[in-house]
This record gives sequence, structure tokens and C-alpha cells, in this order.
Amino acid sequence: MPRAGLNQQTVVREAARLADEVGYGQLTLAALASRLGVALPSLYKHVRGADALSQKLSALATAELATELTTAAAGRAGGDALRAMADAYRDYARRHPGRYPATQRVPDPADPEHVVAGERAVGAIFAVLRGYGLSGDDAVDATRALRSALHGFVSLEAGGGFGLPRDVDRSYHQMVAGLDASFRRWPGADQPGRGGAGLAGAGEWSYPSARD
Amino acid sequence: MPRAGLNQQTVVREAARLADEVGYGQLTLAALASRLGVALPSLYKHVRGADALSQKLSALATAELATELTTAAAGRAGGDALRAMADAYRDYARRHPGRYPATQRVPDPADPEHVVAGERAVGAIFAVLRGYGLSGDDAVDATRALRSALHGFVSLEAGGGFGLPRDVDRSYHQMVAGLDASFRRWPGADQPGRGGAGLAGAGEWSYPSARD
DNA sequence: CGAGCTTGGCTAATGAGGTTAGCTTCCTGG
DNA sequence: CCAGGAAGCTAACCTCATTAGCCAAGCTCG
Repeated sequence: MPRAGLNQQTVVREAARLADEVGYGQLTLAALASRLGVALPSLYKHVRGADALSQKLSALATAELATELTTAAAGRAGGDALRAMADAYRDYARRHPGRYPATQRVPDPADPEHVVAGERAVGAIFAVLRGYGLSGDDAVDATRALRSALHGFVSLEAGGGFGLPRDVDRSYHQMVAGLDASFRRWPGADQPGRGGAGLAGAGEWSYPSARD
Repeated sequence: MPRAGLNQQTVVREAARLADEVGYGQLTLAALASRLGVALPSLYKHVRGADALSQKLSALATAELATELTTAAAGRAGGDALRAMADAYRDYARRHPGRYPATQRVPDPADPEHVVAGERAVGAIFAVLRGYGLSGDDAVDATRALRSALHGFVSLEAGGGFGLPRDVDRSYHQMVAGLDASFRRWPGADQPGRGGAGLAGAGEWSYPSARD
């Protein structure tokens, strides 16, 4: 029996590919094992179990998303940055329909890479909002509003929640335009010098104590 | 053996209660049967299976949500109506953490009550937006933005996605204030006479052809 | 009243998926 | 070269969903 030569990274990466193909809810250890050409219990040499695989997938997907958001916003400011980031967000969700839902899982405090990925994602959003002069509590509120709108839209879209023929792209752009207008008038906007940068938003992606 | 006296309605209602207690993802035919004091296969006399139960639960929850949204908006207009409806939406999601996720399932075209519930829910949102002078495509865009923001917020909140100490109620109210401001300046706002009322929004809650 | 049918319960059996235990074999470091 | 850890495997068991088929409760109607 030649060995398959797996390790945790190859397993998690294949899980991500499989999830994109069959859907996050249909990601199963059995299907993953057969895709990797090993027996199901062999996977336990690389991941602790189904839940741990989900968590690692979440870390991977969150890191990817954070990178794409950061890249999209780089070199842009204000409405430009917002639109670019919003497009990147929806784009990621559509290109990776199986990974995207994994990004909504709360980071595991015991997995530093996962925690850092969440912080990078929120950090990218914070950075865009700083372009509107937002910081501190106002930026937290704005971040929540932005994440809510983007996540809500892409998850409704993915779930088939938009039935009417009206162009979905147009609706998205209109929503983002509304967000841009709101942030320009947001409490605290364009009142610089109210808060520092640095680890802005650290901890906001997750709420570890809410785990059950 | 005395009979348990179940019927579809009692089964679905108990499923709703159970889902609220243990979580939508933990709703299982086995747990439901034991809660109802019958053997698992007995449930098949009342529901076709696990998926059909989810669908019926979705119909129930969507109808409840539609009623609460409609009630909240009744007798109010503009920003008042928007705020009341937004509060009702979040309130429902928090009081019924197990039913709420079920409302995101696409209505089953074969279940008229389910379809009607979805139409009532979107209709309530449309009615509020009419108070901003919105109709037609502009109202569709605005409905999508509103649903996205509300759904995104409550699902991030339920998932523990808000980690920082900043008051979540305050963030929600700020987001709703932003939506109010956006709708007042929305394309088409306060330009009446552009579209009719009636079955406005019918079909928007669902996208049956997207089912797989 | 009671014969019989419909119905709502049951047990048994099957199958998918996850998990654990414990065995074997590859292959690398000393 | 060979010892031991790592990476496979099979077997066994658990939970849950589903289907088949049996049986009795209790209603309907002669």
C-alpha cells in the first residue's frame, strides 16, 4: 500500500475545493475521504473530526477573504475603496460558494491563525471606514452595518432569496451607494483625530464567549 | 396503547418549540419524536421526512414573521414604520432563534401557505418603502438592501459575530438610521405615481427555479 | 351493537455518516 | 540496518433517517 501522502493542509485544501463543488452543507468526511482516495478513518490522522475540519476550513476561508478585501482596498480611499471592497466580498462569495459560509464561523481562540484571519478581515473594513473619518465606537457601528449588509446580501443571493427579475448586480450597487452615502453622514464622520489605528477592531469578528 | 393524538400541525408546532430550545441545526426527528412521546418512525404518518418538516417549519416561521412585521408597521409611516419594523424583525429573531433561520428557506411552490407567507413578508417591507415614495424597480432594490441589512445583522449577532463591547442595540439603531437616511435619498424617492401597489413584490421572497 | 375499514401507532431492518480502537506497514533517523 | 513514529487500514459501534410491514384504536355505518 503506497501512502497517499496527505497532511493537514492538503486535507483542508481539498475540503475547500469539495465544499465549493457540492456546497458547505454537503461537505462530509466520507465524501472527502473518497475524493482523497483513502478510507474515512484515515482522515483522523490529520484532523480531529468533522467539527475540527469545519474550523480549519473557516480559518482558511477567512484568511483568503481577508486577503482579497485588503487587496481590493489597497491604494483606494473613500467611496472607491468601499465599492472595490464590496465587489471583492461578493465576488469571493460567488466564486467560493462552499467556503464563504465557513467564514461566518466564530474563530477558534485556540487557533492563532484563525484569530488573526478574523482580525485581518475586520481590520480591512476598519481601514476603509477610516477613509470616511470614522474611528472608535462610530467605526464599530459602521463596521457592523457594513458587514451586515454585505453578508446579508450575498447570503440571500446564494440562497435564491431574490426572485424578481430586477437585476441583482444593480441592486447590489445601489445598496453600496446607500452605504457610501450613509458613511459620509455617519456620526463622527470627517472628524479626524478621535482614535488611533493599530489593532483597530481586534476581536470584533468573533465573540468567543458566545460559544455554546 | 392509547394514541398520542398527533397531527401535522401539532408536530410542526412542537418542532418549532424544540428548534428554539436546541437550535435549528440540532432539530432532529429523533429528538422531536422523543419529545412527543412516540417512536421516530411514527412521525412519518404526519410529515414526509426531515426535509419536509423543515419546509413546514419554514412556512410556519415565515408566516409568523410576516404577521409581526405587518403589525409593527401598521399605523406608522416613513422612518417610524421602518424603525418599528426593524425592531420587530430583530425581536422575532431573538425570541425564536430556532425558527428564524427557517424563514430564510425558499418557499415551496407546492405549498400555497408557504408561498403566501413569503409574499406577506415582502409585502410588509414594500408597504413601508412606499412610505418613502418608492415603487417599482427602486423599491425592489431598496427591499433587497433592507432585507440584507436586517438579515445580516441578526444572523451575525446570533452567530456571535460581534465581539467588541460596543452596545449592539446602539449599532442596530444606527444602522437603521442609516437605512432611513438612504431611503429618503434613494433614486425614485418622493416621486409618486411611478408604480402600482397590489401584489407588489410577489415572488421576491423566493426564487423557486434556483432550487437544486 | 358490532363488522370492518382507516389510521396512527409500533418493531425490525437498511443505510449513510462519524467516531474509536487497535492492527499493520511505510519510511526515515540514528 | 533496524526502531519507532506516522500514516494507512479493518472492524465495530453510535446516531439519525428512512422504508416495510404488522397491529390495534376507534370511527362509521348497516
